[in-house]
Amino acid sequence: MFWTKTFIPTLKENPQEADSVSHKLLLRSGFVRMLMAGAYSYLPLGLKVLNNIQRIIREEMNSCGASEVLLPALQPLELWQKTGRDKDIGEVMIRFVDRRGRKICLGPTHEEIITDLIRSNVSSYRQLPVVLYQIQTKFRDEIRPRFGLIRACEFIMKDAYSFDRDEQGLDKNYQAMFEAYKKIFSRCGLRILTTEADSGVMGGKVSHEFMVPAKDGEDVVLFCKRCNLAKTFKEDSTGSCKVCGQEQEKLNCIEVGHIFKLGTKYSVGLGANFLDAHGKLLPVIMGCYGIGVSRLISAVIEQNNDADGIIWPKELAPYRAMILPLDVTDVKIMDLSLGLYKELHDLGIDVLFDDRDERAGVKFKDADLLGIPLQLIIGKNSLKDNLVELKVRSTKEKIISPRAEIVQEIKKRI
RNA sequence: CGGGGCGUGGCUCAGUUUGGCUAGAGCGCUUGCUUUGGGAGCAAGAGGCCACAGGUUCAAGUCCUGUCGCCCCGACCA
Repeated sequence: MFWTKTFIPTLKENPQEADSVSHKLLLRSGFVRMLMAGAYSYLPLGLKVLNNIQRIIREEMNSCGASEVLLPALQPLELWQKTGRDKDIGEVMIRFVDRRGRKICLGPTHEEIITDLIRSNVSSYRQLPVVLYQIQTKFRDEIRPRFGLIRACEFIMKDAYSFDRDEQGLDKNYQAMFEAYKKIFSRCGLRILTTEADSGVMGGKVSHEFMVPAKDGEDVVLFCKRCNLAKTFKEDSTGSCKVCGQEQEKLNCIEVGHIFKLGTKYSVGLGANFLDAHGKLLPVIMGCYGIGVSRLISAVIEQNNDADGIIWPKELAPYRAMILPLDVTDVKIMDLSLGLYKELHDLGIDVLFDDRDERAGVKFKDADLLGIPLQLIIGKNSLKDNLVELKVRSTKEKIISPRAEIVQEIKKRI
């Protein structure tokens, strides 16, 4: 892709509205723009990152046996009244009345909707277990949206739901999800802590949170280095580890995932029952598994940046490499740059080509800001010796090599 | 929702305390010349209902009242 053909409005200064590091960098690098508090537009680069995260999630969900669905954001309030959660959730749920006078809400989450789907389509133990997931936009009228994508009123979540015959089945699915989550976060370049947590308004007994330690995180986790144990901090939390008695570290974290063993709360409330092998009518045993997809973008940046900008992990980067011809009026430079672009393109490597008529300094600054892993720098200095430069964004390492060998150097690092 | 801060060209801000003449700067944008490996220099331009509404006054970006928006601190959460 050519820079001048796409839309990358970078900023030199931090916008006034930005608070956290990730929010500032997302805005400065032209990945997102705010429409209003809690609602963001994804620009071309931001959307590419979002799609990369979704691709990873889909791969890991599919390989742990879940099937993708897409449920409506538009929902009848009556389903929420059946479980009583319309009161628990309260004003966080956006409600309105349609032209027929029907009470509608925008889904803040989907337990009721998916349970209702299972209720009307599953009636035998032979149809269980089933695990479904979706990647979808949720709406929550947050009391205080903040930190850009971290707490938005409209955001993208991956939510999965498991339906089992018995507790053993639930345990198995829960464990499989737990492992899949670890893979997803690791592929996203995140170091995470997992904590046993409160299930809050979701209900159920067991739940785990996936926490990303980050300076601007809203949650606090107590972490024991010796036991490698983390738990969510609460007012009445004690400052020392229950297992070894050691003093615990207090870490600010961003919650990026939360999984719950729901049990039968929703299946009982909505009548999602099945007949077991003995002809006995039983409620389906449920689990639910969430990942804050859009929030992950911010969490990844919080953990992967330096003074110059973002440092994208390979799998998330909007482009794997970038080509910086330092003088677009120089025929030799442009011929070489375009030749490399075509060669990489033909190898299936997604490359951003900075074809702007800008000075070298501007291109360097913007390239570092965007955080694309590899920068291929084509300028007079090295070209006179028939050499090109490859800069690795994360380490600032520079590989200077002959034109004939540079593609090999790139392939090694991609 | 309670407490605090802010709102002035696309972006960052000065000017508001103590009302006064054609509303400023830097960045960005347009044109020209010079430059050209880490956000260039000079020159000439374009771009503003000073958040909105009402009020006080001879006169309001500046004072008063109300509204809206954004940010920060608290309760909520992926």
